[in-house]
Amino acid sequence: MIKKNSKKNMKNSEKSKTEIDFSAMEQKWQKRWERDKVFEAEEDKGKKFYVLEMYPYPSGSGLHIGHAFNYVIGDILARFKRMKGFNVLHPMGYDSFGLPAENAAIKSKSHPRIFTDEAISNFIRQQISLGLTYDWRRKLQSHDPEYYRWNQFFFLEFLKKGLVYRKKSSVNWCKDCSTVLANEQVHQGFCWRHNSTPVEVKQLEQWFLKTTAYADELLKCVDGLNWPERIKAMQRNWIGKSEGSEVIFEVNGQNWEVFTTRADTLMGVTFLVVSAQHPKLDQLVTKDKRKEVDDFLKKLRSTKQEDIDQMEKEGVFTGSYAKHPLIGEKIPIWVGNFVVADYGSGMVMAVPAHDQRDFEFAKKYGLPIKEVVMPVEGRKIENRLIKAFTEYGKLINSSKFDGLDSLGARKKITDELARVKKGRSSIQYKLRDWLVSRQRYWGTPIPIVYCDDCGAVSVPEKDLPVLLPEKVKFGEGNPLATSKEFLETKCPKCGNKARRETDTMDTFFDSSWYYLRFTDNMNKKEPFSKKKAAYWMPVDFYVGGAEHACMHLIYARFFTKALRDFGYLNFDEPFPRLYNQGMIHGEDWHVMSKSIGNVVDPLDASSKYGVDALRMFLVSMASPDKDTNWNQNGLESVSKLIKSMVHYAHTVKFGNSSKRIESKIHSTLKSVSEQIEGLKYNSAVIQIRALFESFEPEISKKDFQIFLKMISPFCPHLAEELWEKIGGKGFISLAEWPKVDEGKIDLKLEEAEKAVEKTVSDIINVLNLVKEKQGKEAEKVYLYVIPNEIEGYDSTILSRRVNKEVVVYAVNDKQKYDPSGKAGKSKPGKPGIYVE
RNA sequence: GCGGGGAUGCCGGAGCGGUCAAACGGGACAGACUCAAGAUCUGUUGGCUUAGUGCCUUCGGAGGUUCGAAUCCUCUUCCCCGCACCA
Repeated sequence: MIKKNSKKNMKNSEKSKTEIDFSAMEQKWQKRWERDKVFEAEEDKGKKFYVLEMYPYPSGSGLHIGHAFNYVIGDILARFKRMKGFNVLHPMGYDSFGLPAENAAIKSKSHPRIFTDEAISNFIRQQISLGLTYDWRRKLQSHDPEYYRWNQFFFLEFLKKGLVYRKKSSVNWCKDCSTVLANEQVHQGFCWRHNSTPVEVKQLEQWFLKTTAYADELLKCVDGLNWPERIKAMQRNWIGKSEGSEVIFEVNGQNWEVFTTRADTLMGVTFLVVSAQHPKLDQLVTKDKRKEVDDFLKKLRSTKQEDIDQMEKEGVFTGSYAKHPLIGEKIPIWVGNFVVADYGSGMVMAVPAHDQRDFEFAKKYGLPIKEVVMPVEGRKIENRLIKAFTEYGKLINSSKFDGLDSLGARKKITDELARVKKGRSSIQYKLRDWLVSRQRYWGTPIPIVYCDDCGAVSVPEKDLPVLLPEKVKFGEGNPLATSKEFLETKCPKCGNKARRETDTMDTFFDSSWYYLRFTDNMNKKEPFSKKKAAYWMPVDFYVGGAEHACMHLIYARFFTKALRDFGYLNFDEPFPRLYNQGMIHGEDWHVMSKSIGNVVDPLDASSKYGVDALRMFLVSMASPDKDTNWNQNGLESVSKLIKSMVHYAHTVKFGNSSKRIESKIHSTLKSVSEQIEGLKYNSAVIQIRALFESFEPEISKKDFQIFLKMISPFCPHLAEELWEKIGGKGFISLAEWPKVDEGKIDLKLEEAEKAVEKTVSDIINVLNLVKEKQGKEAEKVYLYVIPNEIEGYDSTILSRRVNKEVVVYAVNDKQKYDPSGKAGKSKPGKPGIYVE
């Protein structure tokens, strides 16, 4: 704060002639790039490279620093690859359907479309000002009928192929969103948008996408992805494969299945527990237990979700018994609060000796505990179990399976079950089918018509898109249901009166294939041409935040696999390489938030210091995948660097580069190229800085051009401006990335320079010592250099560096001044020093 | 509980078997310039020591592998992030 003010007061001092108007310069180049269609990409022009940043939800508040960071990371690589000769596709679009726009519109009594269009144009303006190299012709927005018609098309396509179905089931409902949610949108029992709104369970008939059909492939392919480990882990976890067995227990002549991963403990089952939410629970409850069970269920219902999570395992006996599939024993069935209804079959076999939950339950209700797995050798067995033994071991008390180890027993027992038709091996996934219906307005209408005679009928393809009606009433349940002209229609099959589906699609449907539409966004006949998609896809580099690990990234992978199987695509994974940018926190290390007041507005920052400074600074703080905190001084420092580059460009004398500079240019070029490729932008910036600082007043134009090319991905406007100033041809953005000339890299020279650096610090060290020892400062420095190294030691440069007059002698110089014989100390790479 | 990622000097952060007391930036301190401030430039910023040297202690902690470890292995503590009564 203080700094800012004092700065203002100090302004006005002098405007050096090399100072440039950054804002004017930026606009000049942004306009030219647009005018000359510099970043427009066409198919089949050599080797392609597809860079994509996750398309944003166009919020009313505009770009924040995280957006800017996200785009700059992608843009630097896009620019680099383009200069490297790749045919780069770098598009941008808007995930423009969704609740926030609808809610904002309701609040401001506007219309979501108006609200959204405004937000998008605001976004575009801001993105252009960041110097991002998008091919704007390819812009897409999900709320555009030309886009969402293909959502509808795919929905019907999936329906035809059996990947879409409609089912009544328990679904998650968020009262603040007034809509249902997909499993992926429920985070720890709460709505992903409202983290203090617990989701409610409702029984509703809804549309589902059969993501589980691809569960196994989605899981398998995770291994081969070049993605951050944690995202891969999250996906594996989310898909949650477990291998085990299905066991059939007979209850009153009916088969009830349970899933277990520990079939080896089957002989230790002492009771079964059915979920309190199990749809067929009633069938198990006997008359005399009815009241007890009802009381239990009532109590559960009145308990809040948060409390249920903390709650102790509880349950009541249902009154029914099951028959053990192998030994026919009578096993009591309990209803319990800890059994998840929609995993497995909603019922579990309880082996208290070998499962901690079952153990606690058995202890609490005095149910028998039967040990069937003996701990492995070397483990002491307590006479009484104090907790379940959940590891593997040798079987006991298991009749003919005694003596087998757990793994072997699992197989043997499952085989035995299969033989007597009481079970089989089975695989369970945690992944659920994707619930795509939403009871909201601002989304893609689901292209279905309900007819009393024909049932749910698909809207014929020729009638697509089913347009979202403009006029609806908000706040009275599902808005689409309030539009008569939308609602009332004719059955495509029989022509009788029919009613349209009033639910819209989850907006994750939109984002599941937008990357494909970018390859061919103008196509009116099909969602995209197979040929174009085959050329551009997959996305070579995908950048975004980690928050989509288990939503967008799963859905998009599912879409790709399904579309591949329908013949649209010829690859398995849409994003072979994913990069997560880190979070930028406020200067105080808190997450940026308006209430704390530590928000940095990217445009504010760039208007003060220039966009190029912002771009360069954003990627120089740390490796871009690390969380960091903003540092205003750091930004200023980059801006100073840029200013001194401008100054240099205006004062440099073009002639010949010294061998030293040539060597440095090429060794820097070599590492910078590698670093950009490897996303080590921070290291690249350091190298560039060091190179610049070593520049001499004279340099060859060619070398300076190489330098400009190196900075152009980071500081594109400045690079263009200086490129033009020194007479570079065309746009530097399209210039060829320079080739490293290994022959110019002179390691000996670089070593010699290091030796000089060392000598400088030696001199300084000696000067300090002398000052300390003798109490007075020496005035002159004498250097005795080995004759063949003498050209490396320039007395002017040295004098400037040590701030003293430096006299350089060759050791064999007869005329040299050397009162204490320091010349004798000279060694190769290490001149003798005398000061006085 | 399960899974993933971390812990480096005042701060941020590179490094991931030797060239490491550890790049680079910020901050702080000192000096030059200046009437002065800012800007700029130069230096210092683990400890002791020394005419440019040498040594010691450092990269969360404890062990280990190695001629040699911030870097590899084992254990451990702490932090962050996901999932979580998943049978």
